[in-house]
Amino acid sequence: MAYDPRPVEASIYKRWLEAGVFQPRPDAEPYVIVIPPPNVTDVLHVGHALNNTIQDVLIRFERMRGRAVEWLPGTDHAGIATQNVMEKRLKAEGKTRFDLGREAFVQRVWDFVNKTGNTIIEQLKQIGCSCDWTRTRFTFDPEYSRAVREVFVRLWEQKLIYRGHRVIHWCPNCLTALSDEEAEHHETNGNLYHIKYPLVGGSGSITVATTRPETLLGDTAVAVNPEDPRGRPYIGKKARLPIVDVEIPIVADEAVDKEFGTGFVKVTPAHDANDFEIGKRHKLATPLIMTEDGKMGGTGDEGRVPHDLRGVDRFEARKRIVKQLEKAGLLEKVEPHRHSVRRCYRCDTVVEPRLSDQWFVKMKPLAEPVLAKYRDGAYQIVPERWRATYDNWMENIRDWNISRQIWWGHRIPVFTCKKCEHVWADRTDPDQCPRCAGPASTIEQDPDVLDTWFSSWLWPFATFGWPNETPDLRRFYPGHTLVTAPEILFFWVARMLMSGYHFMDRRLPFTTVYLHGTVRDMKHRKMSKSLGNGIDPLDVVKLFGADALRWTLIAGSSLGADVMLDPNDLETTFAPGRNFANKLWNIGQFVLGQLEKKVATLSSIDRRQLTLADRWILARANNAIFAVSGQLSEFRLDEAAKRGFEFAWNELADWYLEAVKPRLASGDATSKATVQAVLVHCFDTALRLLHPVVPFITEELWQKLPGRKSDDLLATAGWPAMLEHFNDSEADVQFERVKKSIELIRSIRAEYKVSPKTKVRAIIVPRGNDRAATFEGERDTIERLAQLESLSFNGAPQGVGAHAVFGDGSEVVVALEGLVDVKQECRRLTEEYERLDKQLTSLAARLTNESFVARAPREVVAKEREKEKSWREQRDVLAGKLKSLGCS
RNA sequence: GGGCGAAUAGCUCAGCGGUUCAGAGCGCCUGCCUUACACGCAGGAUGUCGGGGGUUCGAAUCCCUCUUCGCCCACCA
Repeated sequence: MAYDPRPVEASIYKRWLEAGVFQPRPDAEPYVIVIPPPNVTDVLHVGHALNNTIQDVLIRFERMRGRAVEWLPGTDHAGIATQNVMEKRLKAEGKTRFDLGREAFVQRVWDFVNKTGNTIIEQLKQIGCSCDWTRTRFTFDPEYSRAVREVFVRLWEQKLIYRGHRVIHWCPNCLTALSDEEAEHHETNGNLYHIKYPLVGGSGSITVATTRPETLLGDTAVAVNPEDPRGRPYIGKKARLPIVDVEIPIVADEAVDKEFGTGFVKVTPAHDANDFEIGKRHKLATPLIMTEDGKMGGTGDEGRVPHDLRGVDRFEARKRIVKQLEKAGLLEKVEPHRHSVRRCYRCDTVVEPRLSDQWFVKMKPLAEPVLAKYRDGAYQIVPERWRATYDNWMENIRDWNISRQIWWGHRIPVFTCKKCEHVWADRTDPDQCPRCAGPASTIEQDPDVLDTWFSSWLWPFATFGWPNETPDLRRFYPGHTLVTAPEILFFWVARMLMSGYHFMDRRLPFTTVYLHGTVRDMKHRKMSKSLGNGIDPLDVVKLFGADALRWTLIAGSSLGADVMLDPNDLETTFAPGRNFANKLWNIGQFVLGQLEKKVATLSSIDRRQLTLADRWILARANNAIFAVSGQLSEFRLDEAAKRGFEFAWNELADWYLEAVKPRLASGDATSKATVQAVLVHCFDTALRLLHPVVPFITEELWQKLPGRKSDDLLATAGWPAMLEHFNDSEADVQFERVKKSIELIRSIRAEYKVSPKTKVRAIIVPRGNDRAATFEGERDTIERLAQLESLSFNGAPQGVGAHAVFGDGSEVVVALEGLVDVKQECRRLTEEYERLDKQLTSLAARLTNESFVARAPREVVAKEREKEKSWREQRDVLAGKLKSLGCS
């Protein structure tokens, strides 16, 4: 019967919730992760699934280790993104936000958020996330908003917030300013237009090169490098700006790159950050020749935009202006030019540099101590290779534009008194002007709202009640691990570190930043809605179960590496997880089916009763505990998952279970009790080790193991500890020999196409007495698993046999009268002999090489000598075989 | 322009403090419905570890270089 995850997952999750196991234990050392809050409007995509599964694995591991685990969940109000969603909905109704007005619009968003805001929260539950849902937060909660405002006012008081008049990134679609981080670079094929500007008072012209001809309407100068001989004769002269037909000066400025273009740069101070700087140096006018929505014209254009271009979209205007220039003979040439264009990270619109007034946070003072802490090792970023990127950004950090000209967000708490022009920031809405005592009616609040990240950068402490000194804040700050994608390293992670340090008494919010990869399709494209190459995690849950989804995500991605999944073949993509869950299920069916009402505990078992197989699997269990614990501690979740898999499937199921079946069926009560105790212990261990990755099925099976009280849950059960007295390297070596003997016999059987039902006789000729005892002790196991009629340890086989030689020179002979063809046997053994001989030759060469013996580490040389000895024995035995068979 | 990463079996990827390290899963081939599991069991095949050079007794593994992909940063008019 195949495992059906659906009923199990639903009921198990409910049990966890009812038992309250996701809330932190009362008295224990805390372990805290704050979730990267998804946008309230988000629906779960596979990137969320990866991000949150990683967190859940770490959380469940630490919970089992006994920590007071707090995984704080929540959502982000996501200013621009959410506003865009709402505006799209309005558009479907044929309305704009301006039709509604600010208040009604914001109300509409709230209604929307209240209704659908916890969609993603519910979806996280479906993939098994064990967040502390009792502490779910939203970045627009009233308490949270208080924290945001407090932070703003404090920074204001500390003079770290200021109003800047400069060229910023403006999105003509979202109608707001953006921070540098929000304007993404995109390599684009464009053109470099060479345009002639006629000289005033004389003949001739100079040629400027530009990628944006439409901005010439806003030009107030042409600049040239003072060192450039081509430009020198013209410095101080004037040029006539085409189309606009005004005179503009030709100025000298160091900022001009002599190597680029023609050496002459058109200067558009209101639409280019560089030009603005040049303009400041030369006291140039700053006409704004575009409207906020990216059309030519506007109120600040100083009459420069001709009538036929007013209201024309900037890209259309570019075409028309180029045409006009061409007609006028002023277009010298157009050459293709690859350059980087910035686009809005929310709507992908080409960002327009635009002169405006915005609020900025001075970042250097915030960044410096946090970077110093990083260099001191106070926190780490894994994988370590992000160091250079992070370091470089922090080092060259620029001031942060935090004002947004949208409506959905935290209103900027800056007030202006119209009477006395006093400007101040306030923790509460003022009734009167603090300076002139003017009435509330004369006070105006800044219409803008704050960048969404200005609230999320407070997430690690605002969620716990800051600025109040709450018990939660005392207990859960600072936290420990932050798990996120590198895309928001600057947006969010770096800023959280800064705000934490600055506002929380120089205590950083976490000690480890774990940056995981991106989920991509088979063409290495990022999964996205617009490309239609996404995988809906909930589809996967429905088809194969949450455990299968989690398995593929965790086992399939090593630390920080991207995950490639095939959206066109979910079956193949998620089969490994599904298969594994099914395997666990069936191991469970078998184990549980074997148990009696009372199962002895491992500690009550007489150790002298343990067989080689028992000792071996107990030692492997210890090994697995050691490995998985270490790998999880080092964030090697993939390795941990795979080791758990190996223990459960390859060691416990493939070998131990098979080895032990007859003992379970036998009438020997002691032997049976021993096996049961060992089985239960090992299966229990496997379930615990795998629980963080595949929590549902492990919980379900664990519930059924003997000795469970009704309220016991694997989710809060202890992490397994190694039982040192079961470490047993001797059993390891010996059982490996037994396994090898079985494998050799099976291999021979396959080679000679012996039907699986046919029982054959075999002889093992052990090399040395200890080996003889090993084989003898596991005679039944070997006979059964190799389908033997009988196994003996001396004498030569009757008739013809097939031979194989162990690494240590022990031999196995399978009696195959009538089946063995001497020629075939000769060929098989000769191949084996030659393979060995070749290896031996190169080994021998190494060992006779003086510099190897002299320079290689002593252990290595000793090991090689050992190896040579055993290979030689093996080869000699083979040679003897060949001879006795009469092979040439 | 600067920085980073990736290139290993048909596919997705481990291995990268040097000498049984050439691996896993999926796929493929050959047998098996062996009373836990055909989402399974057993046995197999497949790779000049991207190209070239170097260091070394020895290199997927370290260094240099080239090629191809990808990412990040940058005042590329």
